[in-house]
Amino acid sequence: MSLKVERASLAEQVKEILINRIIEGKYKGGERLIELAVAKDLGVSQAPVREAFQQLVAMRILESEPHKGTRVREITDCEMGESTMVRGYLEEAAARHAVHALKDKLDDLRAEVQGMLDALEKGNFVAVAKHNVNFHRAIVHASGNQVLISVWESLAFEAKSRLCAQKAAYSVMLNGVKSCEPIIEAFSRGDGETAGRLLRLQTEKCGDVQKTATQRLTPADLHKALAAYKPAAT
Amino acid sequence: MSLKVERASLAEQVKEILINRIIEGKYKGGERLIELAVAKDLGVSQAPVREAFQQLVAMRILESEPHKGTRVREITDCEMGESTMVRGYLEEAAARHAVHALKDKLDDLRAEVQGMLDALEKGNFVAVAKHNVNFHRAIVHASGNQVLISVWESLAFEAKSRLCAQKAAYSVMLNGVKSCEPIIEAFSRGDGETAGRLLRLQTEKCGDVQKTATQRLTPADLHKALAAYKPAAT
DNA sequence: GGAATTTCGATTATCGATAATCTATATTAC
DNA sequence: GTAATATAGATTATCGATAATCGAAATTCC
Repeated sequence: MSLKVERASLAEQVKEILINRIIEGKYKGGERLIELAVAKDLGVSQAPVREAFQQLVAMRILESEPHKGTRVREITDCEMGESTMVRGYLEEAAARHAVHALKDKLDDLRAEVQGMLDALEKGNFVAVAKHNVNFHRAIVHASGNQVLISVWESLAFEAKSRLCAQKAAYSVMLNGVKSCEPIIEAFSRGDGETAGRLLRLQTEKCGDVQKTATQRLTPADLHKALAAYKPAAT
Repeated sequence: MSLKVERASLAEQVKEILINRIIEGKYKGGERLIELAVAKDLGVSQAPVREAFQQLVAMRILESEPHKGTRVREITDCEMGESTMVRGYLEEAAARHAVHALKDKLDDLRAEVQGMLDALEKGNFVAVAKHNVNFHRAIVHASGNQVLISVWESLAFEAKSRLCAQKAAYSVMLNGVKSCEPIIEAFSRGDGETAGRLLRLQTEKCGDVQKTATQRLTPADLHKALAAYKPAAT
């Protein structure tokens, strides 16, 4: 009996593969992607590739003009900032409505923060980004607002944050992790207003740093900072 | 010499047609749409129809499950409320960033408000909805934030508000129009903060009324209210 | 030599047909 | 009679091929 777990359409699979290739840098920003070429490469026909392209265009990961072709979008710092700002407002909205549902999910949030700290210590920035996404996603989903969830997911926070995982300064990451705890604390008090404001401010700060700062901590600095921080965390 | 202005792909044209048919009620909520049937009906092949379907799914106007089919989504009052809430937060964000760009576009906003009043007087609720959309769109686009614009457009406020144009209570409409002027006034003072808050509160009120109120003004009441309101407007 | 035009190769957009999958009905076994 | 299974019809997912369109190189004309 064959297991046959391939429960995703070809288009879906192609989409996943393309996202990974873009994240891994196999397809650089600005590079042209040709439907038939990708199709041949993956051993499928043009149709599912075209379908995957369209979904990635909707996620603003690819861009296309009729009859002119499709290429990998350059996610500029500017756009990353714009996206972050929008995300901030969405999460502020989510927080205000998620208070009740989060009451007995606070430990999940704490677990994600701990996951970030662990990953940060190991220098595994992709993992940090992943836990960070989970932290924010949990809040958004707890809002129960389906439209809000769908819009938030469409920002492709996950993909973009992994794309920029290398770029991100260590300092930003540590500060980002630190700023999660007051948020959890606000939720535990049932104060969605404050939690929301903190979430939005987090994105504003993030945007600023992304724009201005190129000063980065060395791994050694990071380790020192972590050591000083952890006692308070546990 | 043929004019040949058909500068839209078949998929695009199909999409427009489908949206109109849904708005006009030719396709009811919950109704199943079959790719090949629509294709045959419109005299095109399955591919562009499928493409149009996918875009409408992304706009949450259709819903589809793999291998099971695609149907017209029922836009419940609940979802309309959710969507309105998200829109409110987005527009609040937009307002804060649009202040400068709007400085010399205030007359455009005023024109849309006047358009709403005129249309309201004529009882043309679809036109009211259209001007209302334009009012909000102008603010969002003035923000200059491409991500924000794209997300806002994806809410398909236009389509949904036309869908609900019949449903909407006269009172809501009149109140909606009234509440536009303080917003313009705030923009004229350069106070994006207040304009933003007003925009968001507008959506909150709208949501409430949508939920609770079924009491509607009669056309006669509407006319009286308009007469009392207009002097202040001019 | 340079601007306008033509031609050609490459790529997207669309088509018609087939394969894979689902839903509901019919059939069988108990 | 009921539950499990098999069959049939309908619909989606995918394919391979063709038509429409684009961009650049080649050509013509001044």
